[in-house]
Amino acid sequence: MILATAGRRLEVHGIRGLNIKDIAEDAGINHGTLLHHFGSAEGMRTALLVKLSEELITDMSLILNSEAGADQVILELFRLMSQSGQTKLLAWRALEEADTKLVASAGLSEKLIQQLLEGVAERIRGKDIELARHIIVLALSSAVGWGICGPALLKSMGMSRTQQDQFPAWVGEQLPKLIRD
Amino acid sequence: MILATAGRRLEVHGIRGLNIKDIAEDAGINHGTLLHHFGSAEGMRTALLVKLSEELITDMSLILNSEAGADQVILELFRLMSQSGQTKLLAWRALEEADTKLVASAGLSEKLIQQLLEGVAERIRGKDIELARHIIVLALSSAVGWGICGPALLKSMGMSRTQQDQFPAWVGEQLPKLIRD
DNA sequence: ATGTTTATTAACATTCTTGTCAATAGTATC
DNA sequence: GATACTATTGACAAGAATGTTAATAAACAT
Repeated sequence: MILATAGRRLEVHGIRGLNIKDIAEDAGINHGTLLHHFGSAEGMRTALLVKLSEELITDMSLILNSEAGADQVILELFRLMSQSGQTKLLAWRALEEADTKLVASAGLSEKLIQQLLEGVAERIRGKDIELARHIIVLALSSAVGWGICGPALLKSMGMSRTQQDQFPAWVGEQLPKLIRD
Repeated sequence: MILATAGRRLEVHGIRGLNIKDIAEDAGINHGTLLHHFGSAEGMRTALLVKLSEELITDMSLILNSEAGADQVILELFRLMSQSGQTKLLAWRALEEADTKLVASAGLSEKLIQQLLEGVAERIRGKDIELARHIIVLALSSAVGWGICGPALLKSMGMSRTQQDQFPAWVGEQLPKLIRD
């Protein structure tokens, strides 16, 4: 319940909204209670990141285990990663923490990576693992960049809202071309 | 001189190192002096972002006005954006500010966008502007994501340092394929 | 040289965030 | 019901970051 409130705040107010005082207030509890549960403010953020990550894994599993093509997989990855605060929180921690390990382990669990790797490899002729790895890294890094700077980027480019909405689909359409090449 | 110190701190200590107190200390001046020059802490960060952005423009111009192919252009874009703190600072502001305008105008100036657009369009048969736009957005967003989460991503994927260094070159090699398609 | 503007400084004030603590209320266990 | 454990709360403390101010030093123009 607390994490749900935190997630909502992240959506609406961005990273700045992710402090225990405001979250506790929104959740209608004392901020000491929040600290009691999560140990620290950072612990709460880790918990949120894990939760969002698990949700992402659940949603991605559905697509990966379906008959969906590589284009749909990538489209969905973009959609999910930019919708939830997942991307923002992950990136923010990567910026704050010098420690790569924490970000890697909590933000993009081994589980998700493994599923993506298998799912994408299956969709490549010859199951070229190395190629799959590169494509996933490209998809993930652009999804992260898109999740953070997407709107600002399109604004700079003078592109419309419609084009903004279409971009993930375009990427989903284009990236698989690298696979077939 | 102050901005040079700030840039160095951003490189070494990340976003957390970008506060007026520490920067002033490193530069050997009183933090009040720093505020006097830039008006506010946020003003100082804007100034740094503008400076980094101008340096990026200068460096990119060299490539864009050369005979370099699209692959080299993209490789250089990746290299430059992940090397300087540009990406980190841009992303951080995008995460903190709800205001898209500021980020767009200060971080990725119209000038750079325009140059990229022309440079890439020239390298496309038929000079398809819309295609150029999409490719630039993809290149920029993945460069941003890469600059922030690259190391963490590769760690999660179980990829080596060598592969990490090679990734930008791989992207530079692959993205142009979308152009030729 | 004198007056004016600008740069610099130290000290203080404010605000925001996190964290601690002791007291209280609630719940489960025996 | 007595006991122990957990949850919750308000008040307070500590620290970090930013900003203000009045005084001083430096630079500059006339």
